[in-house]
Amino acid sequence: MSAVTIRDVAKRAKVGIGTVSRVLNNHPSVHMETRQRVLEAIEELDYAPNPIARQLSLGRTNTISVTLPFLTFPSFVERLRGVQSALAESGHQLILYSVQTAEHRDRHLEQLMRQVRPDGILILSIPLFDDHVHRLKERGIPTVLVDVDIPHAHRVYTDDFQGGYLATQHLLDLGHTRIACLSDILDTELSFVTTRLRYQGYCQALEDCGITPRPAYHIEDHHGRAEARAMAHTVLALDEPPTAIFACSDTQAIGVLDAAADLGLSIPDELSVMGYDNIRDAEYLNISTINQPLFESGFEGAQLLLSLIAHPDDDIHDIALDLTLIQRGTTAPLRASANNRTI
Amino acid sequence: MSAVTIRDVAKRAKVGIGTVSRVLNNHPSVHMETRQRVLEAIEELDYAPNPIARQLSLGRTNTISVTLPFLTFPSFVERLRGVQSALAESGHQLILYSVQTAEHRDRHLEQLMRQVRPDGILILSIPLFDDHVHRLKERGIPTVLVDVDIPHAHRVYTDDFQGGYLATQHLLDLGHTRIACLSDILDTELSFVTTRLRYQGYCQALEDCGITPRPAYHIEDHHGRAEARAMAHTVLALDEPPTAIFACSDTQAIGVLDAAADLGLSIPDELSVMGYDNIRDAEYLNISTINQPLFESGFEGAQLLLSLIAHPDDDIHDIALDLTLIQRGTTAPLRASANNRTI
DNA sequence: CTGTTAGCGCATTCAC
DNA sequence: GTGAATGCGCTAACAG
Repeated sequence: MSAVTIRDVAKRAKVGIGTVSRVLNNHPSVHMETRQRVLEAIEELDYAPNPIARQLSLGRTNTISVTLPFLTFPSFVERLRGVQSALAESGHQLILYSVQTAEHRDRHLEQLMRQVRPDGILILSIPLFDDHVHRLKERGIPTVLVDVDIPHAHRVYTDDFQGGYLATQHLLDLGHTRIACLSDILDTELSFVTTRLRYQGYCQALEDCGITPRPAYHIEDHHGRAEARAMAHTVLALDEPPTAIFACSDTQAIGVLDAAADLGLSIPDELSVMGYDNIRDAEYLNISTINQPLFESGFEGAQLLLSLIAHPDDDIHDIALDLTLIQRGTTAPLRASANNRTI
Repeated sequence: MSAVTIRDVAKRAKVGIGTVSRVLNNHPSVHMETRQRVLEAIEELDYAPNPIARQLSLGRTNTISVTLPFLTFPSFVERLRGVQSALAESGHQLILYSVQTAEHRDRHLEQLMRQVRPDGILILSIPLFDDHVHRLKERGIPTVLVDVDIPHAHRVYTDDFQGGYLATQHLLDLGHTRIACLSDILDTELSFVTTRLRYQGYCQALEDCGITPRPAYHIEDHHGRAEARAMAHTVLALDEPPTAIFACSDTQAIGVLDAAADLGLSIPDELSVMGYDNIRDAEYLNISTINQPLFESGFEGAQLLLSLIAHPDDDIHDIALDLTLIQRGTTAPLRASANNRTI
C-alpha cells in the first residue's frame, strides 16, 4: 500500500510539510537545494500525493461527468470517442453515466449536481427541458450540451431541421415527389427531439417544393432495424407507394433495405433510400445519407467544457457544426418504371 | 452552491455533528425523535454530504476504473456496455480510460495504481504481461481482466484458440481444404494475443485434419476493412487460390467481401468467408462467424470485480465463457467450380 | 443514546 | 525561504 504521505516525505527530507507541498505544486519560493532534497525523498519513498485529499483541500474534484443514452446507437459511440480524445490529456477523469428514461434522467441530474459534483458536466444526446438547464446553472457547475436542442446554453449541435431538409431536397432534386419519411416515435417523453426536427425539415422541403406532405407517408415507430423494415413494408404497400424513402437514421435505412430485398425491389432503380448520421454501417452498405460530425461534436463539446471550467463566466457558446449530404448508391433519379409501380 | 455542510445541519437540528453523521449512515443507535429532527434539517437545508470528504475519511474512492483500447473495435463497445450495465446500480463511479500503445499502457497502469487508486480495476482487451499483474497484486487493488490472456489472475475470457479451431473446423466440415487465414499483425508489442490464438487454432484444426498450413495462406496486416480487402486480393491472386477464407474478425471478413465483389466472386458459391466476433455488422451482412458473449463478458467481469471488492481474498476466479458457431450466408459446401478456379 | 475530539492527506495561510 | 498551524467535510472512537 502506498501509505506514504506527505508527512513521511517531509520527515525524510528534514523539512516541513509545507515545503513538500510547495515543491509538489511548483511554487517558486523554495531553495534549489531544499527542493532537490525533497525531490530525492519523494523518489526514494516512491511517494505520490493522494488525489482525494488534494481534491478536498482544493475544493475541486478533477472529474468531468459524461452522460448519454449509453451506447444504444452507434452515433453515441462516435461522440463519446471524441469526448475521450479531448479529455485524455487534460488531467480530468472521465466519469461515464448512462440514462435510459426520463425519470432516470431527472434523478441522475439531481445526483450529479448534489452528490457527485464534477468540475464539469457534459450531456450528450439527451433531451432536456429549460428547467433542467436552469437548475444546472443554479448549481454553478459548467455544463455543455452536445446534440441537445436547448437554446441559451453552452452547446455544440447540428441543425437537424436543415439536415432533414437537405435529405429531402436531395430526393426532390432527383425528381422524386412521392417521398415517405420513417422516424422514431416523436412523442415519447425521452424522445429525441432531433428526430422530430429532421421530420419537420422533411415537411418543409416538400412544402417549399409545392408538395403537401401526405400523412400516410409518415410512419413512426421505435428506433430499430426490424421496426423500420416493418414500417417500410407498410408504406410500400400503399396504393400509391413512395418512390423514395427518407429514413431518419441509417439504422432505419438499413431496415428499409431489408424490406426492399423482401419485395425484390432493386435499389436505387425502383426505390431511392436516404439515411441519416453516416454511421459506419452506412458506408459499408453504400447508403446515401447526411453526414454529421459525430466525433468532432464530442471533441468540441469537451474542449468547450474545459475552457468553461477555466473561465466560468464566458458568454454563451452556441457552436453549430456543418452537415453535408453524402450521395452513395441508394439514391438515383426517378425512373418512370418506379413512378408507375403500384402494389 | 451547496456550501451547506454537516455542521450546518447539526446546528439547525441542535445536535452534534456526530449524530448527523449517524443518521446519514443509518446507525441504529439514535433516538427516533432526534433522527427525525435531523432528517428535517437535512430536508430544509437541502443538504447532501460531500463525497470527497467522505472518501478521504473512509479511505475508499468509490470508483472503478475501466481501461480499454477505446472504442476502436465494435466488440469493445459491447463489452463496455456490459460493464456499465453491471455497475449502474452498484453505487460506484465508472472512470473510463483508453490506451493505445504499450508505453501508454504502462504509464497508465502506474498512474492508476499510484495516483487514482480506484476501489477496483477492470481491464478490457489489453494485452498484459505477468509483470503487470504482479504489480497490480502488490498494490492490493482488486483487478479483473476481461479478454486478456493471463493465467493466475481474476479474469473473464473466451478461448480464442478454440474459436479459431471452431471456425476452421466449420470450413473443413464443408469440404474446404484450401483455407486461408487473414489476421492482424501478430507481433506488435500491443498486439492482441487473442488474434494470435485464433490463428493457432486455425493451424491446429488444419493439422488435425491432416492438412499442413501453407505459409502463403496466412497473411497479416493492420486491423481494418481496407487492409483486409487488400489481403484478400493477395491471397486470391495465388496460383492456387483458397476456396475459403477465415478472417480473424468480422471487420476483416467484411473486407474480404469487398474483395470478392471486386473480383466478381459470388459468395458463398465461389468463396466461403468466415468471420469472428459476431458484431452487429456481421448480422446485417449475413456473415457466418463465431459468436462470443461480448456484453456478457463485460457484465460478468464487473460483477466479479464488485464481489472481489467485498471479499478481496477470494481464490482466483477464472471464468470462461462459451463460444458458438453461427452459420449464416457466407459459408457453403465446397463446389467443384470453386475448387478448380484459378486466376 | 449523544456531543466532542481526533484524524484522513493535503494546500494554504500565517509568523519567523 | 521555511516551518507550524488551520481548515477542507466527514467518519469513527471516545467519553459522558
